Amino acid sequence: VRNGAGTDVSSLEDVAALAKVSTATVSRVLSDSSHPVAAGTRERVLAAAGALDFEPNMLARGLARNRTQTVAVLVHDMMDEYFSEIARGIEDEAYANGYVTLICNTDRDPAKELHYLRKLRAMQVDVIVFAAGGLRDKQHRAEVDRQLVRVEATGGVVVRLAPHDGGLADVGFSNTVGLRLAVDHLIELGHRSIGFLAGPAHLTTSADRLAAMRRGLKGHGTVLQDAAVVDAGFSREGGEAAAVAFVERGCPATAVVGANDQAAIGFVRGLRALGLVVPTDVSVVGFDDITPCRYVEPPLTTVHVPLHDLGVRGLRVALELLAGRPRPRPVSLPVELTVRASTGPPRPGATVGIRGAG
Amino acid sequence: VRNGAGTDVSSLEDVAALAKVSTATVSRVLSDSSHPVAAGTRERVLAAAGALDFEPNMLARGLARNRTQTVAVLVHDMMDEYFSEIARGIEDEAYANGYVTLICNTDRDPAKELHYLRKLRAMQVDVIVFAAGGLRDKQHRAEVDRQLVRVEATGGVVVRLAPHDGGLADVGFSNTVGLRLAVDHLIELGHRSIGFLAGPAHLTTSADRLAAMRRGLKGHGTVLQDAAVVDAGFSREGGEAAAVAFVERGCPATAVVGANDQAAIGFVRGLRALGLVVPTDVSVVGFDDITPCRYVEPPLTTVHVPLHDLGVRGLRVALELLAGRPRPRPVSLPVELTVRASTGPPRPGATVGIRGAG
DNA sequence: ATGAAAGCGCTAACAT
DNA sequence: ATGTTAGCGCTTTCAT
Repeated sequence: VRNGAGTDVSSLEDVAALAKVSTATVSRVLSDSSHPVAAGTRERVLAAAGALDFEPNMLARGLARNRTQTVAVLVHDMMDEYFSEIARGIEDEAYANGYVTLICNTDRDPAKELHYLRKLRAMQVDVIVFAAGGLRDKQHRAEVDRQLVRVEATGGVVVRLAPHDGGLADVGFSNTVGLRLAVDHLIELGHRSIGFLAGPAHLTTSADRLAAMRRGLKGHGTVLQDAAVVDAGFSREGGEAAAVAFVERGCPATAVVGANDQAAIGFVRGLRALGLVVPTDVSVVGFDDITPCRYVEPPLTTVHVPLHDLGVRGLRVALELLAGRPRPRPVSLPVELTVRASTGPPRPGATVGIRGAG
Repeated sequence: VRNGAGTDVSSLEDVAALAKVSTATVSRVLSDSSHPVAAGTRERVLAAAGALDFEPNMLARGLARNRTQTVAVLVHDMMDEYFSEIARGIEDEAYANGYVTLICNTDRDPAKELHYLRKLRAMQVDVIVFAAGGLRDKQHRAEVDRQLVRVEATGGVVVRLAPHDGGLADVGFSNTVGLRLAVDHLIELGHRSIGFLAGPAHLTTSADRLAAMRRGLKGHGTVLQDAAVVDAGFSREGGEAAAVAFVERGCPATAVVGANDQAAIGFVRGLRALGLVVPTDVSVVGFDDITPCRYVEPPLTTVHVPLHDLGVRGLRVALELLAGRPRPRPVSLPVELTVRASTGPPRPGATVGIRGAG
C-alpha cells in the first residue's frame, strides 16, 4: 500500500505476495490460529512479515473477529491517587496480556459517563471496568444499564471494583470491616466521641461508608452524633473546609475518621492551619491508604486497601469472562489498619461534646 | 444484527431500512458529511437512528476513513503526579474534541515503549504524544523513529512535550530559565554552596536539567561542585537515599535543588528523618510543581510548570496537524518560581563545604 | 496443507 | 438529493 507520505505500509496481502502464499495462510500463521500450516510455509511467512515490519491492522482484525484487545477504565479523576493506582494495576495486567488501556475521566458527571459509554460501545472495547461506585441517580443508572446491555450484547464485558446499587463489586473490599478497624483503633486509644467526614451524597460509596461507620460505632454501643459528621466531599479542599466547620462547631469529637484519605488529609491540613495539633488535639484516620498518606505531616493512620491489586484482579476477571468462563462470585480483598502518626490517645481531660459554635 | 445474547445491535443498514433510504444517505447524515441531504430525509434518518439507539461501529468507520478518533499518551508512570497531570490535560482536550485517550506506561523500559509503539501503529491511533523526554540510548531511538515513521506514514501524528535528542518539544518549557529562577532565589537568600539532585543518567531530561543547573550557577560566577551533586533518580526513594548520601558526605551545600519534585520531596523527608531541619539546616527547591508540593512538610519551594496546560496545548497542536496544517514552531510555556517554606537563608555561620565523609 | 472468496460495517466515489 | 457499489485489511468457512 502506497500512501501520501510516499512510504510503504504493508498489509497482509503484501506479506502473502512476498511469501508466495495466500492471505489466508498468512493470516493463519500471524494470528496463531489453530489451523495447521506446514513448518516451511510458516517460516517463509514469518520471514516475509519480518522483512516488511508488518503489523496487522487491528481495525480490520477487530471488524472480522469482533474483538479489539482494548480495555477501558472509568474513573472519576485520574489525578486522584486512588484511581491512578487502580488504573495502573489494570494497565499492568492489560499490558501483560497484550491489551491496551483507555482511560476515561468522568468527573462524576452523568453526561460525561454516558458519553464515554456510548463511545466505548462504538469502539467495540472488549472490557469496561468501573473503578468507582456509581452515581445514585436512578434515571442515570437506567441509562447506564441500557448502554451496558448493548456493550455486552456485542461480546463486551463489564467489571466493577466497587459496589453499585444492590450489586456487589466483582472485586472489592469491605467498607464495613475497614471502618470497624478504624473505630476499634480509636476506641482502644480511649476516644469516646468520634466524628466522620462524609463523602458526596450522590455517590453510593459515600452512603456505604457512612452506614459502615455507624455500624462500627454501634459495635461499641455508641452512635454517630449528627453534629460530629461533617461533609468533606472526598476531596482535600472539602477536608479543609470541613476542618473549619468542625472547629466552628466547637470540635464535637476527639477523633475523626474520613470517608476517604483525601478528605482526611485535607482535614488534617485545615486543623493545623487553625492551630490545632494532630493527634494531640484531634486524632484523624483515613481510608484507602493512597500513596500520599505516607508523606503528609503527620503521616496518616488509615485503612489500607490493596488498590493496585484491585485493578489487577479486576482485569483478570474480565479476561476470564472474555474467555467465556462464567462470572466468578464476587471477591473481597482484605483491608487492614495501617497505624501511622495521626492518631493517639485523646488529650487527658479533653472536653467532649459540643462547646458551642463560633 | 442478531447476536448470541439474543439482543439486537443495529447497524447502518438497519437504520437505512427503518428510514427507507440507502446506507449512503444514512452515512451522510450520521457522519455529518458535507454532502447535501434534504431536511425531511435527514429527520427520518435521525429518528430511525434514535429509535434504534444506533452507534456507528468505529472499527468499520476507521477502516474506511483511516481515522480512529484515538490519541495515545506515553508516560513513564501514570502514578507519578507529573504525568497524571499532563495526561489529564490531554484527556480533557481529547474529550472536548470527541477523541478517546489511551494511556501507556513505559516504566522507561525500551522494550515496553517499543511494544506500545507497534501496538499503537497496529491500532491506527491518530495521535501519539510523548509526555516525557526520550531515553538516551542511540539504538533504541533509531528503532523508535522507525516506528514513528510508519505511524506518520499512515496519517498518524506525533507530538512531544519534552525535548528529545536534538529536537525541541512541540510544547515545552525552559529548564534553563526554571533552574536559573531556582538558583537566583537561593543566591538571593544568601546561599553560596548549592547542590543538585540529579535524575537518572539515561534520560535526556536529566542531562538537560543538569546542564541548566550548571548554567544557572555560572550566571553567578559559581560552579557546581561534584561532591554536591547526588543521584536521586527522579523518585522519592531516590531522594531519600540521596539525603543519606548527602549527609554522609558532610553536607556539602547549604541548599539543594532537585532535578524534579519527587527527588526533592524524598530528599526533604530523608533529611528530616536524619534529624536535620528544612530550611534551617538546608534549603531545598524542587522542579515541576506537582500537586503534592503543597501538602508536604514543609511545603516545597519549586519551579512551577503548567503541566495540565502542557497536555492541553500538546493535544491541540496534534489536532492541528491532523487537520493538515503545518507543524507550528515549538512553543515554550512560561515557568515561574513558587516560593513556599522549604527555602530560607542559610544558618548564620554555616560551615560551607565538605566536612569529611561518614 | 493451501487457496478462493464471502463477509465484518462503514465511507466515498461515481452514477442517476 | 439519493442510490449503487467498490473498497478498507483482516478472518474464516468451504473447497481442493
